[in-house]
Amino acid sequence: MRLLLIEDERELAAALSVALSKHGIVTDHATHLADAFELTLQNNYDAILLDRRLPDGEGLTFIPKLRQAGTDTPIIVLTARNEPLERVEGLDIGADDYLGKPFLVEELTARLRAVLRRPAGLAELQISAGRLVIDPLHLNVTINATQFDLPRRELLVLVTLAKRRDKTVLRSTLEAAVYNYEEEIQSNALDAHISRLRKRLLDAGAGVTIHNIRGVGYLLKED
Amino acid sequence: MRLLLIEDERELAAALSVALSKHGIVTDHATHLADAFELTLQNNYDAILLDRRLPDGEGLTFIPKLRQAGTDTPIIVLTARNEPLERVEGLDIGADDYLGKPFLVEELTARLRAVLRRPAGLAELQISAGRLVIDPLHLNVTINATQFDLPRRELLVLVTLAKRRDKTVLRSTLEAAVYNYEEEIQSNALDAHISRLRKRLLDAGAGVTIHNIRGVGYLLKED
DNA sequence: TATCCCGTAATACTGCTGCAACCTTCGCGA
DNA sequence: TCGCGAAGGTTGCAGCAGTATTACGGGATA
Repeated sequence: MRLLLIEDERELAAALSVALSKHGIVTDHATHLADAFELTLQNNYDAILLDRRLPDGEGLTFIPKLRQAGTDTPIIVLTARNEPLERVEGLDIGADDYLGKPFLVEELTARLRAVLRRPAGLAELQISAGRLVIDPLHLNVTINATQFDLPRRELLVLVTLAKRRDKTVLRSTLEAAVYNYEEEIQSNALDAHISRLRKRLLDAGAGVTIHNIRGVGYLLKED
Repeated sequence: MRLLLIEDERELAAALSVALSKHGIVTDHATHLADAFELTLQNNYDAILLDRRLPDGEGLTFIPKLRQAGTDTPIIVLTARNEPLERVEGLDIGADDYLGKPFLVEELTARLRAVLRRPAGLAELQISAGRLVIDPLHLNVTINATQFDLPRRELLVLVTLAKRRDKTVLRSTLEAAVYNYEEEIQSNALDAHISRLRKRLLDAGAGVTIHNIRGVGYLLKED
């Protein structure tokens, strides 16, 4: 899962990013609305976390702008402005949820799950492929009901591929699922992860194969 | 076990929270229905304790609201309004139990166990792993039919892992099971508990091992 | 008072992860 | 069919983030 966090306090943003990463969530960060808008055009975020008081304007104005651009990415407003009328204002303008600061990271992740559950269960509870059964919310993978342990980055690759099994996943999508844009990759780190993941899947007899589509990306198929 | 207590008398709430913690129950506290509703959306409570007379309304109105939101968490009403007709009212509206104030904490925990045993609740009555037999409702652990005593926090870690034995438990899930949102952890307290728990399990010949999945979490396996 | 729990912090350790070097495969054009 | 360049695959290695262990002391409990 990949989020865009629009928040001008860098320390808070950094801390939140670290906390969310422990839930397997990759976070991009923007401090200004203008930057944020650019990022939404370039990336496909699962959700957006939006502060209200920002250096270049009231955060809420971002919502209609984004909606007019045809984006229906869920937006959660995170703000100290948490009076009931302010919440109404935020929700009425099109936010999917509204969370007052300070808040628990647990609460935020749960709200994220709730928000992502809404449209016809965008978040599947269980994905099976070959002999793998994957729980993408718990980041849990089993083979024949026994746990299949993976390092974090390989796990994220596998879950991302599994969510779109039998469909190609762009290389850039994979990179986005595993790294945020502060973690730059100057080498073939992703290829290395896929290589190691393939070996593990083979050794474990997972019954799935990762195929490459040259110049495009990868896809996960049952054998 | 983690509960939500909805109660406007802070002293009573604090006292109850302490009392319950001695039974290994982690309690979050809300004084208003609105706050409580937010919390239920975000956390997965095992049960909810609900007062009737609250600053922002009659507690019972909370029940249909919660049910409509698709939550079937058991609800126990705790109130001074304990006339028979009032009890009927509470149960008819969907409460799972109704307990008049004042009450003994023992009775409350017993009723909690009863509620959690019911079909809807997926609470297992007994978990066995290695030579351990765990009763997650009584927080009771035995090895070869003899009692295996553990400090409270280690016990909570063990039970949480046991409930998902052979599956990974995210580090953040463990933290939520052991600490409520007022108890912040600034160090590696959880790691320390796990380390001490491991040693105890080894010394006792429990026949189970706690494995770490780097960057993800932990899991309990039989040897 | 003695005991035990528990958070903190210092230290040691482990293995994931990015990198880079090198090898293989693919697709295209001659 | 062959050659060539680019994309992808594989693997050793060093660095370091995450984890393990343990001692210490405050605080609760009896």
